[in-house]
Amino acid sequence: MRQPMTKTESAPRNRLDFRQQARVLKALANEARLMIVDKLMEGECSAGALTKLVGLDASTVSKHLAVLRSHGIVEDRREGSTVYYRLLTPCVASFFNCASEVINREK
Amino acid sequence: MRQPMTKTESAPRNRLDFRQQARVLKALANEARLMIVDKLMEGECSAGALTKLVGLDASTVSKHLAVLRSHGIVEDRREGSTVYYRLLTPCVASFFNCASEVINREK
DNA sequence: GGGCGTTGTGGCAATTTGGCCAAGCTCGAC
DNA sequence: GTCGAGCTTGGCCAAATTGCCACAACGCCC
Repeated sequence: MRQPMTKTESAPRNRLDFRQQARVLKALANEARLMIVDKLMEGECSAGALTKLVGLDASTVSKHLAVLRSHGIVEDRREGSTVYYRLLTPCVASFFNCASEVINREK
Repeated sequence: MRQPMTKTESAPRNRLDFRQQARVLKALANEARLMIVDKLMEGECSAGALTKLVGLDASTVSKHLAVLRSHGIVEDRREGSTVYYRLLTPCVASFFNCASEVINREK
């Protein structure tokens, strides 16, 4: 699927890889989507509950969830009429830690 | 500097924190800026060299660098007429790893 | 069947992003 | 001083983002 990647020196080197990575980053770079991902780190959650959490219009949240889904960050599971979402790549937690570090440093 | 942070439960919980974190993420969520950050992981580099690397107009790259600077991700140092940039928060390397993981999973 | 609760989709307006060109600024050399 | 190299800033414009509303689609219960 891709070479083992021991550390970071086998990181991407061509434009296409950077473009793909930027897409993933962009999918996370939004206040509402970060709230959703943060919540999903506790476990799966329904679209309705997530809507209540972020406090935006249900249609807006649905689109945010579609973004996360289409980028392989979350997965959905239907049960009756409600749809449950869960995190597909838990490593996104590291984003929160690093972002916090940047924020703290800049004060 | 920061409380131990055992797991992720001491992560942000209010809108303001999420908004700040989203700003940091957004500052990184761009092909050109990712290329710059990736290059700076090797060590400091001049604005001119970075411009050649990303292959865009010098003014465009300068603005990208301004974005990274204003978000506390890089720092600059003047030496004569050339400006050297270097990474301020090395943890951004984790972004590359996680983004790669997401990308690999979605194939 | 009809109605309700839960999600997703289409359309639209306001804002932000990202590129270029042109012009400016600041060094250092002449 | 003037010139040029190196970098930044302002203006402009096309494209993407993000929110809302209205409505469609689906499942469940009466």
